Amino acid sequence: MGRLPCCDKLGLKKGPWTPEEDQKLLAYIEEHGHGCWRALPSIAGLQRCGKSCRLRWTNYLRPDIKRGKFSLQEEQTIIQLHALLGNRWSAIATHLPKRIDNEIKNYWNTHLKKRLTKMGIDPITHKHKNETLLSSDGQSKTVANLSHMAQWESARLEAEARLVRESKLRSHSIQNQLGCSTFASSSSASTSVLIVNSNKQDPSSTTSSPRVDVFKTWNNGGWLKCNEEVSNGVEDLESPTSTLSFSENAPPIMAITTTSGGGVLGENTMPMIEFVGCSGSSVKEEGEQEWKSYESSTNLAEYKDGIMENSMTTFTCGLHELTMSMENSTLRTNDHAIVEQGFTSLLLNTNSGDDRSLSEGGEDSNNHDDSDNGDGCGGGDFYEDNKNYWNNILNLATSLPSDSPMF
DNA sequence: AACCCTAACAACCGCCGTCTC
DNA sequence: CGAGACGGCGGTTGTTAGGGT
Repeated sequence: MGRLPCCDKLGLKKGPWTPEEDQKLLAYIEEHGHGCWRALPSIAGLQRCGKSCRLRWTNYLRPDIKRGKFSLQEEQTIIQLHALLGNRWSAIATHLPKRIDNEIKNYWNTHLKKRLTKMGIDPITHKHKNETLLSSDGQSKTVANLSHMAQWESARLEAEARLVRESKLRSHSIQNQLGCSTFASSSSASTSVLIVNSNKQDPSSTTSSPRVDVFKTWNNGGWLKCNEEVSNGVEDLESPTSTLSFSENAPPIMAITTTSGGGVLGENTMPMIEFVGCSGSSVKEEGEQEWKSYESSTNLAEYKDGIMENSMTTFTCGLHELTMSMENSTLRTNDHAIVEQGFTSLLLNTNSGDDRSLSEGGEDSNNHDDSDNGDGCGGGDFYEDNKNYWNNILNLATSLPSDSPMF
């Protein structure tokens, strides 16, 4: 492409904004809205380029921006999400209410990055320095698995962002589709082993939404462990990364199957995770008095040697469908669904194990039912490594007081 | 008091995807 | 359909304040 920088135009001011300029910009936007940023400066009487005005507005002047020190919980969220998403600041910012990507980015670069480095944690890989020297099978699997997780989460976030935009335009048609009852089922010829009906009631919630979470299950011990939990009647699979909420009227169903007679992961078995979701379920958008619906989802995952190798997830709502598939470790996705709620929007509301470290740090914690999420399931080293990895990061980040010499 | 260093943060730059004409 | 405009995004730089010498 190579366009000339807009501020190269003669006479346009650069550098810090003065209070007078802020006032002009604010006054103009309050009265007219921003509309076309390019035309705004001249109309508003500012010697700035439109882009500069836009940045000033979006990063600083917008009234819905929360400024000031980041809370411990916000820090933890940033660290955790960065471990999962990398430098995708806008994606991270979607999980921190009223925080903007630029601020998070700056905070990461000036505070968190250095803090992790001082603690011996690589801020890029989020692993202990000496841990990176290890190359045992378990470690490799952990890395591979986290990489898969990141790919999924990454793609899903991108899809979500687009879906939100799209669904805004279609909210009326969505409402008309409430109660749709198409039921997606797997075409797999695998033998169904387990089916769980996840309908746990949440007394604190007005919608009493049960939760089934694919990624938590994954993160918290792998599919096989999920299988065990399910078989033991554990119905509430919560997640620090993604959560699906379903109405109590239409409980989701998760079926876990194996393709070849069952057995233990890594021993020539290919467990299939079939998440058939719920039929005609509805999701309520937090903060909006509007109900959306989606029909069902199907998730097939092939797990090999503890690593998800091939999988497909399909979410449908009305006429729209989102499919994400993992084929030979390559993530593919179409993008036609409407799931305005978004799974990760509930991220911070889950009572995950992450809160454990918070409460240990003496902070206020809303940790209600951190019932180990399957600790008693006796997963192998791989699963324990995976879980301990996250706990280690968060515990390290919070165990030291902010006034510690380490900082 | 002057200088230097560093931390913190605002702002800019350039790339990219999407939209519009 | 293509070119340009627009806006989002992530990386980087510039500015300022505060502390140490």
